[in-house]
Amino acid sequence: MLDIRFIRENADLVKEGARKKHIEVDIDRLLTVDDQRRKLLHESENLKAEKNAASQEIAKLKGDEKGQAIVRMKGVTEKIKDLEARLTEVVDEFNALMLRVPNPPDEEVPEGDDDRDNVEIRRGGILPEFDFEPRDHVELGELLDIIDIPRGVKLAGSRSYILKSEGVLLEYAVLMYALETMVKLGFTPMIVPHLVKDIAMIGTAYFPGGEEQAYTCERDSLYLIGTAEVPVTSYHYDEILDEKDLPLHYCGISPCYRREAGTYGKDTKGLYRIHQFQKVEQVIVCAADPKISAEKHEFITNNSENLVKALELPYRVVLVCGGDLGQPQKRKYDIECWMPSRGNYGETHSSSKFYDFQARRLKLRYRDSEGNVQFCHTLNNTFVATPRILISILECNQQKDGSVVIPEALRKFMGGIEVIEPKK
RNA sequence: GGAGAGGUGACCGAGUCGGCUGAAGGUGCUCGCCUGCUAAGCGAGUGGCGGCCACAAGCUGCUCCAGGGUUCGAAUCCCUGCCUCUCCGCCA
Repeated sequence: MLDIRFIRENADLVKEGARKKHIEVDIDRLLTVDDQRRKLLHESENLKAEKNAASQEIAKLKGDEKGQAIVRMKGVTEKIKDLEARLTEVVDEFNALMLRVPNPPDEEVPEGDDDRDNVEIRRGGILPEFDFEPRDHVELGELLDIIDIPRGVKLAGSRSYILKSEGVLLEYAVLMYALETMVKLGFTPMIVPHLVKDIAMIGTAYFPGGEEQAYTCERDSLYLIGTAEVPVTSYHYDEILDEKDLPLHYCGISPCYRREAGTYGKDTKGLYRIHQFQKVEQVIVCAADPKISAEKHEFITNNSENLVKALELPYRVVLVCGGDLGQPQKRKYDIECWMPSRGNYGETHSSSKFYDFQARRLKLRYRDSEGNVQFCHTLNNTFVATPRILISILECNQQKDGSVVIPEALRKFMGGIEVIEPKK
């Protein structure tokens, strides 16, 4: 969410930002509603002030005088009720519009419609070369008996899967390696609720707009998280932190659930786009300083880049274009790892900078050195998401017989296993 | 799930036969004084959100879990919901 004052004073900039993001929002309507809102607010507040003053007086009056005053105030109370009803309507519309206004992206964010217009910034690692016909991860998974998609689908429908044997060990090795590294980097690991209230979904800006993407437990009005970003960023919901405690470095580990509505026919094969996965997520809460935000953004991006390097995966970093940017981000980098079966890099990480966009919704503030209350800045980035990253690991490290060599860094988390051998 | 108790400011904690309580008192915190050091002591200050406005001063509204209601007027009365605690039952 943006500051309404900022919107009032920079309407053109906000409109331009929405245009660049290809998000439709009626800023003029918002400004009109804002005017009405303030006008009604003013009127009703004046009446309330009158009412409050009169109430004080009445307490001191006696007899007839008192009776008359009470009758007089009845009328005022009615008027206030009337105004309040109108105000509520206007405020509802105002709030709904406010939640839709996108965060204007950084100037350097390239123009573009979708992920094809993202701009590559740098590459790392060496693409694997095979002197045999490489298998995709689905074939490898079957051969090694570590991935069972048909039975996953049988039990839970499309985009479901089962990991078994070394597949499970590999997934947990990835997670454990990630967790250990996060702690070394000074992040506080957190296990958070996977079911959250709407305040967390709205606060992190998944709602409104992303309702279709989330699984709902309607009976309890709870939502399954699509990422630990949601509960971790919401951790200090409605709190005022002390500037000296910032920046905060948290990392959440959690399963992630996504309905993948509207993606029918897209990435249907294998473990790329699935309903449930696990993730270690970096979250930073820092002071409201664009410079610090920018530094932290590079920091969390580098962290993930280093992880990918440690896993010996070829990757590239792209700067996400306007059209591929979500409502809340100022700027986003994706890290994409090489996936031989796709003949391309596939997104494995998403590194976002928000400024105070989420913090405003989350009432996440801090007291600065001068004693002023300010909204924090927030950032987050995938540290590792699995099993998607397993696609790269399996496919890039396969050998002619279908066996897969485990990256050095993961072995100690898999009981020393160096190679996963075919079972049949 | 059954039976009770309760939700007040950063924290603890008064305040319910409605008005003078945005809220006593204490702690914490800030500033000043005092002080071989520390501790203690003395004085003053100390919520959040919003409107008018320059995000100043000032004026003003809201805020005692949330949402409704009664009333000229509610932290105080009524209803609903949420949460916490205790006992019992069940159970990973």
